[in-house]
Amino acid sequence: MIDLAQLRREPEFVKAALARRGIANSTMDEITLLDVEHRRLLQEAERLRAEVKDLSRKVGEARRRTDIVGADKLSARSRELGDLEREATQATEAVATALRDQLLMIPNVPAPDVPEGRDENDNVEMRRWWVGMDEGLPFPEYGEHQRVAHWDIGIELGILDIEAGAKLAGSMFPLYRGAGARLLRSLGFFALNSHMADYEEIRPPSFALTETMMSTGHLPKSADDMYAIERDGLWAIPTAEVPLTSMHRGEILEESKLPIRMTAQTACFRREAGAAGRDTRGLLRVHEFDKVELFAYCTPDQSDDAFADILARAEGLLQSLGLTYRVLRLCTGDLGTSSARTFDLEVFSPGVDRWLEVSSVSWFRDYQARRANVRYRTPDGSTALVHTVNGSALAWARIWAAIVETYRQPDGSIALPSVLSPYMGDSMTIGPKAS
RNA sequence: GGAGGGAUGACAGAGCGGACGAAUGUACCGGUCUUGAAAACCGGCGUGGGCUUGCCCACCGUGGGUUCAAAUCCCACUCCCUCCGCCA
Repeated sequence: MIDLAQLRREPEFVKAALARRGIANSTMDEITLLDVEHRRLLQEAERLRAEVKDLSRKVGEARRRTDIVGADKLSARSRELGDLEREATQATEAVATALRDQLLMIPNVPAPDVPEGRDENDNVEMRRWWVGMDEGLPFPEYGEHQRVAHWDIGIELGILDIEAGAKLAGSMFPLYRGAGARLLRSLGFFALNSHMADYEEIRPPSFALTETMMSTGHLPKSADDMYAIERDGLWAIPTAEVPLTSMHRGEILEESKLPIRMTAQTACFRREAGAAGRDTRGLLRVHEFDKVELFAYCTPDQSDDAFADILARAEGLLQSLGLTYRVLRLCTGDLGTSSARTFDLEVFSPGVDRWLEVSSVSWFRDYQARRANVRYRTPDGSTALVHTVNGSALAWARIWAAIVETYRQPDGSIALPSVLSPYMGDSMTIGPKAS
């Protein structure tokens, strides 16, 4: 949620910044109007309530003096004012609800360095990385044997069974098998182990309450993108960001404990409602995938470092897996609702000949903390909202695809990167020969 | 799923219609004392909101209700604990 106080203080700045994200000035003017009206009604209601309380006190006093007539008189007057107060309070709440509903739909104020743009085509590429780049080698040339899509490799080697997944849960629910399943498990294990020293490992629930979804900004805006379990009032989480951000919801944290850094691998569920038919083959876009998330609650001063650390870790994993990738700075048109700044990492997957998004590192400033009401105690004894930062490291379905395609050998087998050997053991080569 | 007990400030724990935003203890912060520390003593110590910055309002699990007045009475719900049942 944006800062209403800031909107009051510097309306022109906030309006201009949000206009970059397509929020009309008139929408913000409406919010300002509701805010003014709300405070007017609030004052009126509170004035009446103070008077009722005062009269009630006097009724008590009169009773004690056994002044029954006086007490009844005061009671009657208080009852009248009480009715007025009830009306005023109802009116106040109606306006407060309208204001809140509007406010929940307003995205975060973008950071000044977020480039202008309409959609993903306007994202700005910051850099690329590939094996040997530091030694001056050119961008890799991939051989014919690497130009095979992972869904074909999956069938060939019996490690990915898209049809079996579809049979069980419908299309876009992949099923991995044999060495393919083991590879997926190894990737998660590998990543969690590498973060373990600095990030507390969490295994959260896979479902969340509506309130939890509100905190991250996934609701009310993105309800159509998520799976709902209506009977139980639950939503399937689209990312571990959801439970991690709400871990300390409504709490006041010790500043000395910050930054609080956590990591979690979870299944991530996405309906992909608006993406029917787009890039849906194989693992390019699926309804369920495993992902390791990195997350930090921090003070405003710490948030730049927290962001840099998460980005560096995501890149570090890609580098140790030997995968080619690029870093994009998201433009205003592609930025997620809650984010003030996001960098995406895209891995190059030669078989499908595409860049695949495998990580999104975002800085939310206090937007999510305001929704989730997560604060910390400042040195002067007052409270302030924390900042939240998170990023994937990494989303495994697409990494799986990139690995299988990148490391396919001329004989059709796959020679896995050596960092996985602690987890893959004697299965470092996947292929007809090994199986 | 059934039966009973509970939910109050950082924690423990009183209050069970009228001056209660809430006793008391611990913890914490400041001060006195001390060579220093401890102890003792003194003072402070929840969160949010509004505006005329001194006041007002809200919050005692959540939501309703009764009343001139609710932490306190009534109803519903949620969560926790104990016992029984079921279960990976």
